[in-house]
Amino acid sequence: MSPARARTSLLEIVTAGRELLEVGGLDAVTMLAVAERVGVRAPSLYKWLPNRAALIASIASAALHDLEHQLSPFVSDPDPVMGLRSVADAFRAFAHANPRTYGLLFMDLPAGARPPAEDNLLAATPLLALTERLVGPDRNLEAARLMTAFAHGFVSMELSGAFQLGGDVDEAFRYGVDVLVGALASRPVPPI
Amino acid sequence: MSPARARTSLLEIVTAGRELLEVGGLDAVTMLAVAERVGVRAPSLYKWLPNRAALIASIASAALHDLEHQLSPFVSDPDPVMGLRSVADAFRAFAHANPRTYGLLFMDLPAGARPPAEDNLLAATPLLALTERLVGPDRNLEAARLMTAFAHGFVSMELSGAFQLGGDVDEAFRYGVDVLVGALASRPVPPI
DNA sequence: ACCTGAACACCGTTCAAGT
DNA sequence: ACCTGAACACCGTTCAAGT
Repeated sequence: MSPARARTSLLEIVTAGRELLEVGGLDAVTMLAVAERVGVRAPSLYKWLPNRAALIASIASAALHDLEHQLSPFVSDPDPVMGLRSVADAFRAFAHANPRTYGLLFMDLPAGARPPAEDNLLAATPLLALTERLVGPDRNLEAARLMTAFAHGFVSMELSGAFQLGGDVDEAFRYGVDVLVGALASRPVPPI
Repeated sequence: MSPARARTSLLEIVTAGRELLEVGGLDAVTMLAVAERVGVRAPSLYKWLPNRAALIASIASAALHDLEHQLSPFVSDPDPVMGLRSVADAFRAFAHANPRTYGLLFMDLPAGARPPAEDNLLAATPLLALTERLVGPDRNLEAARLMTAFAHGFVSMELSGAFQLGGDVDEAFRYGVDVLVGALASRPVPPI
């Protein structure tokens, strides 16, 4: 008689997926493992999500919202150069704290597993606000892309172990950010 | 009586895997699909490779050798700045020609699917030879890492569609490379 | 020495039946 | 309205038996 009451939720499912991802990598994000973690049988997950690809996409989407939350406080820094340094550091800190989730954000995912494009834009908003103050509205997008390219390239090499030999990685990152910020502030930036 | 003669080879298997990867992504690199492509049944592949992870690692390894081959001609450029530009362009061209294979090289792969570390070093050799001529032997490694970080970050964003809005992407890449090369040639580079 | 069919475990997904 | 067990297709991998 009485219809079944929800024993889980989309939020709980996505959170379980993120935890499994960080602990065991993408292969560990199994419908069975997620179901077990939220106290339900695997087929019940399909009440909340159409398939596993949508679960992956939801994990990525949640991570992009988190990232935006980590970066947005620095938008209001009175000095845009300091703000950009802080955003770059916070971006890198996010990747260090959630390495596998970070990897997911820049992975070549199958179409169904990609988060909505708006979420990528959302996460880029804090950076765009600061580059606009540095280079003006016309070359804003290009400047933000160069910064993101460098930060992502640096962090992804760092996470994949390319900097194993040690040394002051923090200092090297700061150096690269400063070189780019300095160039953007002083030279005309070409259109992308 | 007569023992069975080899009907395939490791090279043929790895080549089939690369083709399947480029056409259908990593999910399409199935032991069944590879076997079918080389004219053998799936269990026979285990005569040549211990498991699917080793196949992925072999694909990545082969790609790193190819990449080294694309980059090495520019080592002998009389002007190291021109040589670095050419290496950067060839790196990007390789990624454009083999986007999914390129993605594999910087993917966070499970331990068994990672290519041997020597192969990563091999692919970096041409760049290292040129940065040495630009900044000297002491800051060589650091300079090469900053260049690689930028190039990889730029290319991976480009491939993932982050530059969809169009414009002169070639020019933006050249601009970023020039900024870094210029900074490396004129400033002291901090240790990584 | 390499190849094969048969078999097993594991996972994503569907669906009819329960409350 | 959501949950479940049973079932199916697909894939990685093992192994005994073939030549």
